[in-house]
Amino acid sequence: MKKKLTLKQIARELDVSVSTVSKALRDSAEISEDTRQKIKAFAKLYNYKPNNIALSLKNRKTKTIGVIIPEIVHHFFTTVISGIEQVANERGYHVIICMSNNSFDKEVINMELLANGSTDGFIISVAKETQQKQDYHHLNEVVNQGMPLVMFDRVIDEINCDKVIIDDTIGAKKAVQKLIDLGSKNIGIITTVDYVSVGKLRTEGYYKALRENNIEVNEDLILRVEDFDRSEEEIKAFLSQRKVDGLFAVNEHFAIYAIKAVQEQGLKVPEDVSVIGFTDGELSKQFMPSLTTVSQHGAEMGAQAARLLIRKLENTEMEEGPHQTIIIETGLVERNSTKH
Amino acid sequence: MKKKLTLKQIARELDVSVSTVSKALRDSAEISEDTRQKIKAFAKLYNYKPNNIALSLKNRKTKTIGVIIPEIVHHFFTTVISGIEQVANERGYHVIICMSNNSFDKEVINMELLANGSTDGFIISVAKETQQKQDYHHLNEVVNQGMPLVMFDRVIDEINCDKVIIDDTIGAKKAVQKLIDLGSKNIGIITTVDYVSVGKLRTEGYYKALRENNIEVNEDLILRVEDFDRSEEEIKAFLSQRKVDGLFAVNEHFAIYAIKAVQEQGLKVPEDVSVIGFTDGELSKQFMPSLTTVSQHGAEMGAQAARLLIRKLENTEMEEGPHQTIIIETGLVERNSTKH
DNA sequence: TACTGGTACGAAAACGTTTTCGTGTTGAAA
DNA sequence: TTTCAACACGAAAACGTTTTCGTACCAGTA
Repeated sequence: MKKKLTLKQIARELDVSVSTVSKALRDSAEISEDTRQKIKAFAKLYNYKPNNIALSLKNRKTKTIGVIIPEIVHHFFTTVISGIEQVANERGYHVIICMSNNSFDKEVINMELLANGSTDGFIISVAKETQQKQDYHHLNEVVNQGMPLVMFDRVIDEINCDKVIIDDTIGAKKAVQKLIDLGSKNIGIITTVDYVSVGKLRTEGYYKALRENNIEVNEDLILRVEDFDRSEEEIKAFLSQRKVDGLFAVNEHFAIYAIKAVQEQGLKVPEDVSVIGFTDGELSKQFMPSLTTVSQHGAEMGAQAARLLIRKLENTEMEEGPHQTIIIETGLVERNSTKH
Repeated sequence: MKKKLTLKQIARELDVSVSTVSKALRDSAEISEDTRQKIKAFAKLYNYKPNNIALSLKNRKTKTIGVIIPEIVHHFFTTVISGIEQVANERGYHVIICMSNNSFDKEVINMELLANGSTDGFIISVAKETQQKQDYHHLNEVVNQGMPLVMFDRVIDEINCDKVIIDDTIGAKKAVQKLIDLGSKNIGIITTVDYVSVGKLRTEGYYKALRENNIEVNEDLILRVEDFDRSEEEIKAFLSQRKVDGLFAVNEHFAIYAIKAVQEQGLKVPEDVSVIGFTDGELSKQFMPSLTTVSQHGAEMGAQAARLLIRKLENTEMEEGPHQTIIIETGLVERNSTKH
């Protein structure tokens, strides 16, 4: 159980000074070829690796980026993380992930923890509770400290920082337009309560598509799910009293529950009712019928977010530049829950 | 954009020494009530927070634990992470997650990176490639440095460390026994090639259950999937030429593909063929028919792993103690892919 | 008065690096 | 012989903490 080797130990062992060792290992011209070789050989033999913590302290940068997400057990977020990891690692950064579990308090605690030296910057998708409370002091604080911050997916307009979002509204509009093109006349939507920003935006897309096709909006065909844990029941109850031939759901689960409810009524998907979901997860692919969805390209979102952050991190000068918002296009993946 | 406040700045501002500030903030009795109040008030006003990096360097511990997993886009691993996060956060640790993407090289790089001061210990499930190559030098190195290491799920017997596993063999045996009890006579298994430790163990459970019931093993009913990316085709081809009335699959996806293949042949699940999977993910719950599975209790695995690691971290004395292996019991979740 | 002891604070070392700025030794030019 | 670079290395500061030790001051005691 030998502890890690330090410069000091090498110096003592080889009877030179710490500075000499450091310089030799960094190939400084100041050190003679001879000693340089000797030191490097020794370091290699005993597998010397510089201590990251000491480096971080010295350089005042950690080469790590902090990612804060509401929940990890969610396919979309894991794909985003994959994207972040990939570009971060390519550029020599590593990634710390913390979950807020959709709790405002945990989000604040995690951010404060990581902000005190552990990370150079943040990539975050805020907790539902934060959107609801509209308390953004922790985010502002980080920004004021001059720490780069990139928000993705669930972003907050009031915060001045880089953002990566998808065109929720357009994506939703495309989906609803698809339903219209397929001949659906009575199109329902299953969405969330309005304070969830993406839910709201997707609902807007629904409105827009209808309006653009001169279809009158029937508020009775809109379900705003209150309680995620009871969503299956809410959806079943809702559909049992409506007659629809097209359904747009703002996430994968709502879509699945909707299909099940429809099937229980003896109707067929997609023959009687076409269904389109949002977020392209494993479930959409494997479910039968497989689900037509608006795909979010999570990995690309993550990659873009990481790129934005790293650019800010490495542009120390001009870091006060204007903030960008990158919009990732959505795609429509057609599968078997819609007619062909 | 004010940079973070340091002890030194407070000291200068209040015209005392750095040591005084530090002591005052830590409520040392050495400092007079007066100055203590003054300093604390100032620190609070300007929201002073100690720099974690400096603390880590000083204390030679980082209060973070490194988690290395093969892939994150996998429901089982995300539940494990949830479990780890939860107990880690409770005890004041945070968690760094790195993915190996099932690549040996990336696993090595990530571990070396994190081992150089970034983390106090590791929780790891090794990459497939590592199991295949049987090259464990990076793991041994970490252990030799005296860094606590906990392995979970995909563990390596040769490494001497704490481990958290599930009773793969028993779990599989239970599942196959269930199929037998349900009256299946020709029970097939869809498993992985043998170097994946969990696949091998689950296959053993299959053998055991058959033997204990005096059923002759028919090697022709065993499919060892070679290529994950082509598993759907392999499974379809395999099943098209076998006649089975019971199927055990070592993971969720294999089970789903099996069901699809069976249904394509015009057979019904569970009436004609009963199917049981392994790993209880979203897919198992939502698929139709919903899937009877052996559940792995990922969150509990994670929690136990974190507990083991933290115990080692905090027991500096006696840290050479014997290593434990905790076995998490599996459960059998009965759903609609088996008869009732 | 001279000593003791307590109080309240500061100096400095330490953690492991990197980097700036000396400085002693050499060989060659003047 | 003296002077001056060039060379090869070391000392020390710095990053932000905590902690040990030292010490100035004062009051109380002998």
